[in-house]
Amino acid sequence: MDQRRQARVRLRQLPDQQRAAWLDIAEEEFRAFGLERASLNRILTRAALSKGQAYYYFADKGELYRAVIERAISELAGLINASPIQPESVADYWQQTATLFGHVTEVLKQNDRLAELGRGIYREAAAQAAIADLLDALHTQFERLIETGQQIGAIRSDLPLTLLTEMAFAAAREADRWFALNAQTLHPQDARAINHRVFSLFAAMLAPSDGGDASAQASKPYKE
Amino acid sequence: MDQRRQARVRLRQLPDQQRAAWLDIAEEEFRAFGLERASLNRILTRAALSKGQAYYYFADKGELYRAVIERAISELAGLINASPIQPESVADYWQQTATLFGHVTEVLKQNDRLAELGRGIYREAAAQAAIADLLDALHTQFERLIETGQQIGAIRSDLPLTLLTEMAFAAAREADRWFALNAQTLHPQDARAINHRVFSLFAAMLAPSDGGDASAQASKPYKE
DNA sequence: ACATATTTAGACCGGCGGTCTAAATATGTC
DNA sequence: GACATATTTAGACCGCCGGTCTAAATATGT
Repeated sequence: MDQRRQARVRLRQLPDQQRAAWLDIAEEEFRAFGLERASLNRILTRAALSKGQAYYYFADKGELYRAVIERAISELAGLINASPIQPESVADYWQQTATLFGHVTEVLKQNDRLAELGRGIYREAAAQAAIADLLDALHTQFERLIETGQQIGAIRSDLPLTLLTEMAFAAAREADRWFALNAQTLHPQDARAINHRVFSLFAAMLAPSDGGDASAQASKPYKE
Repeated sequence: MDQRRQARVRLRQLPDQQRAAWLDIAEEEFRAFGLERASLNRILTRAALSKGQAYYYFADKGELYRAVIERAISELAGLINASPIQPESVADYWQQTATLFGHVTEVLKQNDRLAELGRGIYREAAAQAAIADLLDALHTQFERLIETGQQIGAIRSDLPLTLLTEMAFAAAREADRWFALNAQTLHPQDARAINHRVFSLFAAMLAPSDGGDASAQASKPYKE
């Protein structure tokens, strides 16, 4: 475990240019093949790195992947620069959330590189394991957003926060995947309409249940 | 491609007992490691199969995986023996659907083997590719269920069927994953309550939008 | 008994991620 | 400049991987 920290420190202390050059090449490979199917040897050859050099700066393949994703997340954060939303009403919550997601969607639509890298993460359990800490931070942010919605009454509180978050997140990823797959065959206006309806779907699934529909029942808040 | 068919035929013509013995061992490995991280060599050693033998009956590792999953699906189908639902009203649709899913949930809860095998499929893109045809059939069934709901007016028709299906399916998998992870720490009554509320969430996300909430708008049916 | 077709054994291949040792290079000290 | 020490680099090597291939063994038909 100390090996890991040492290697990370060494990488951080490297001249920016060199580190960037290495990560660029690694990123290209990971983007094309994901974590497991990417060839470390191929990366090293392309980057003109010896094995000894590589393992001096990266504890293993997963750490190299982590470095690539960490950089990508920084870049994305810079493009988005999201501040925590501060809704004053339920309508306001949905308004601000829609704006936030619209922003993210827009940025990723104009940045295939980051979008593809992001999708890759959720295609492999190993990738998620390799960047568990980064993922944790992201999911926490997502949870906080949901939590804020619960506090203001925009979001149902009768299900465990983690469950609600993960279901919504999974559905969001699938929607993203669908758009990535079908974007070309869609007219821009259709795409916009569908996007809007997908958002309404999220609002519907996350809204407090009013006990009015065929299968709902009175819902007490869920407590751990 | 002909190689593939030949090998499949040979496998089918094998004595049931022998084929079952092989698949049992392979299944154990796949269940523990998934497709990519499973070791074919390890399976062959454990099953006392030579390389030549193996590749005489399986075109490749993926085909062996496919054979395992195909058998598991047959077994599951036998345990569930679902007939297409025939709802007479919206309430009836949700009623029958709830019953169907309750049935599936119950079967999988009492059959960790099949449940884990199923989860493994969605953890690896390679696994999904290896059994693409089987998966197609399953997703088609799922789509038909949604489609029936649309026809009777229980399910929104303002989004492409595939998108709606995939989002719902993804959310369902995530819910399953959450339950698998948290089942032990949950009181049975809580589990039942949550299960019920999750179902209400699905009903809410799939129900036709009435244009009444904060972010929805009038929705025209989506046509390809 | 013999020819033919099916089935099995396992050596072998290139490539993988990762380890290890020795050489090269930088750094500090007199 | 010389020398000792610490950092950095090179690349041979390891065990294992999925997959190929050839030759031997075995079954089948006549």
